Amino acid sequence: MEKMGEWEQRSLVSELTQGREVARQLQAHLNGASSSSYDIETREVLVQKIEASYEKALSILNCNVNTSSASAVVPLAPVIRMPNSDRSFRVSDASKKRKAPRSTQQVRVTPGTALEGPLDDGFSWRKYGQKDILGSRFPRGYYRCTHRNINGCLATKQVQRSDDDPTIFDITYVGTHTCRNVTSHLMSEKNQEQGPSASSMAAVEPQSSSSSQDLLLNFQKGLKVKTQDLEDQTYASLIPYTSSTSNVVFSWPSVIDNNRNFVSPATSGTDFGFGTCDDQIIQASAAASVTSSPTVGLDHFHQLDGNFTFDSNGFFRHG
DNA sequence: TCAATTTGACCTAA
DNA sequence: TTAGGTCAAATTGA
Repeated sequence: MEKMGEWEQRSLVSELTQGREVARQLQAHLNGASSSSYDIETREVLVQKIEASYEKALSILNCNVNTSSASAVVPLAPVIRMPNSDRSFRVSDASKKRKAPRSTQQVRVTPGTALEGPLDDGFSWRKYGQKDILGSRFPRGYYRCTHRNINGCLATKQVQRSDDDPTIFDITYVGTHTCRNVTSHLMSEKNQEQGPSASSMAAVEPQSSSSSQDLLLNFQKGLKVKTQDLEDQTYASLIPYTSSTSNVVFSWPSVIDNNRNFVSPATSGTDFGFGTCDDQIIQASAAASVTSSPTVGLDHFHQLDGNFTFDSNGFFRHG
């Protein structure tokens, strides 16, 4: 919290204050000792309000501190922060070496339901390195665009698990894809030829009328979705806001473009227009289950039955 | 056989 | 000098 932005700080105080007020109301209700159905209902509402306040506060803290305590609670809404609003992550250390446009996504995965297949954000990535980072418990994985040699695409990304909260991955995109159209075209062809591929992001070819909710449901069912261009989207419009109720089924950080394509931020990824969005950080959550690959990237999502663990590198492992 | 991943060595900016 | 980033040979898996 040491570098928490003023806005976040105010929001945090506001949420906590609100929670305290509601708690007092609840206390007053309890002191009333009435047990009519109306009062019970009211108490439940108050409890939900308190929970919501806490969770919002934790979301804010999560974004700024990544405390392990906060990690136990899945943030209910994606938090979008603009550049320079806070400490970023250690990836900021890397920025001193590169001038290419970069943006960071902070992605949380939480075990719960099953997903199948690797995350696919519309681009194919190849891992070219892994490095232990000073002060980090987990190594950082380095990925570059598969079409680097063919199209000279210089886009790269770095994936690192958060120390404080192993369910959070910091994904930093560096540079922009110059192979966008080619890739999308290839993907489209591939999907048409093979149908849903195990190597593609779990998602469904978006129905023209599908809502984000539908997509989320489809996602949860392990269906496949083809991702395509997400060019020129803004984060605000890309991030589906998740409900602040405890019934959120899915909140995997994702983007949904105008075509309602579902995109997930891990291994392969649409560039989200990152070239114009330096250091923007998005934190989203997966209340529903998610898995990650045994590598630094979330390359392969495996069906989870809840018995997964983290391997020595801090990645999910089944068993 | 080919493509992807791993990993130790090397390069380079701070 | 050091740590982050990249290279490339070896390894692995489909």
